[in-house]
Amino acid sequence: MPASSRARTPRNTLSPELIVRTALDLMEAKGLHAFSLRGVAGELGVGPMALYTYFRNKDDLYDAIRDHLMALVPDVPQDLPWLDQVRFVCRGLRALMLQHPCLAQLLASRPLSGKETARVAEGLLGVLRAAGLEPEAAARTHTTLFTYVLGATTWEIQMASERLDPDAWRRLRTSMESLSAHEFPTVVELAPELARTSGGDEQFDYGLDLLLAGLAS
Amino acid sequence: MPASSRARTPRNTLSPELIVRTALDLMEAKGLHAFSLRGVAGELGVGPMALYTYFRNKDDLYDAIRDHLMALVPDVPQDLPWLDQVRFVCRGLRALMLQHPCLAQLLASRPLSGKETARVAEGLLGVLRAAGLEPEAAARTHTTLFTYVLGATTWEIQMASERLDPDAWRRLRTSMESLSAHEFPTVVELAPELARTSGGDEQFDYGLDLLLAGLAS
DNA sequence: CGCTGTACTATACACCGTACGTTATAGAGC
DNA sequence: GCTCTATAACGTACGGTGTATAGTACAGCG
Repeated sequence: MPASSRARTPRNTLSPELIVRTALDLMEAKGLHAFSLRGVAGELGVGPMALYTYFRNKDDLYDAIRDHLMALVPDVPQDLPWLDQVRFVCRGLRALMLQHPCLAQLLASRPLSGKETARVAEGLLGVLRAAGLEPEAAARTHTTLFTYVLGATTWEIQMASERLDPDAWRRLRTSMESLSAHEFPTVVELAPELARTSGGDEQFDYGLDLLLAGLAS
Repeated sequence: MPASSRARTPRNTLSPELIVRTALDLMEAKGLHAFSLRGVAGELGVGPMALYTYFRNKDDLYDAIRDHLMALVPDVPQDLPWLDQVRFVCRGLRALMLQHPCLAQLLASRPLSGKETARVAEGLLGVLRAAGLEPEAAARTHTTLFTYVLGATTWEIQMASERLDPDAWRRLRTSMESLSAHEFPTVVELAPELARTSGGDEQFDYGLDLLLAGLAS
């Protein structure tokens, strides 16, 4: 035992999977804004640079986390009317985003790539094609549905997290109430409705049903 | 003239408006990811802490920039059928987001507040109420439309910026082409359509028309 | 003239991502 | 058992970040 032998962590403690899991835990525990490579490395008992053996940079790790989460989107059940299949996929994606709020931000800030992401796209596109939509219509509809889910759920998460911070929530309420009822009569009148409809299954389904109704017509 | 007198900037060089305009310029020039208070302060020839006289923190400045941009959303013209009025507002908001890409991220990451934001909401809500929608339906529809515009345009900007970076764009193409045509037949088949429909007026209007068709039915 | 409020400065802290060069070790080949 | 080599993890350092805190010079007013 040479005197210079340090308390070095053994060789293969790390792996992409372990890093992704640890990073995800940290991200969900402290929020994406407070997520850092140094934090992940610390959690793993390792220097920050150790992560660069497995990921080229922070964005690369983000992509891996995104794909890791997309794997949790369930497959489309085959024994449903196609509109219900579409509903199933959209609701499933939303549910996952609500369960892992950071997923919304990851989806909105990085391009789609990765196997699991392709799997989800394949499921929805397959449904649309099987329903008889032409290639272009299928692609357009897929993009429309995806972006609706992304926007609606992003917004929902945003409002929910605002509500959790009592200070921010109170500031928001008072700033709304301070709006002149003369200048913005409808906003003031509908303020309670707007607060109530800024999230929840009903609101999501309302918009989704509008899209599906348009699709069916 | 005491020897200690430094080249101090005169007293009232700063103002909230000037800071917001400078910050906005910087944000659009270098991208939101490279935006920093120090950058703004430097541009203004002032120490970083000078900004704290006018804004409580960085998020507060973000809110001010957002409201500054929302002021550019045009008012609703009164002499149109109401569905066209809705179209006008949604397209106007999208156009502004495309012109100022950072607006999308600001809208998605902070709650709505501010006078100009309220003005835009008032316009759309007024149209919906005037069209005969009940309070709850008006609020739900408003949220649906807003979140669709947010999601669709966020995605559009995301894809466009990806296309501008030739390296990232090539990586995305190759990663798509490397997908097994056996495992993901529809994605591979529709890859060109998906790329083509990931942005543009036609794609946006396609989804918007789906919503409006659902609304009219 | 002196006072006070305030617009701006200076310094400092605790972080961040990551480029670069180094070192210790696991496993391969002898 | 030995050495050799590839590489996993390390340490250091750089240039940045937001912002807390304390200090300073000036405008306006009595």
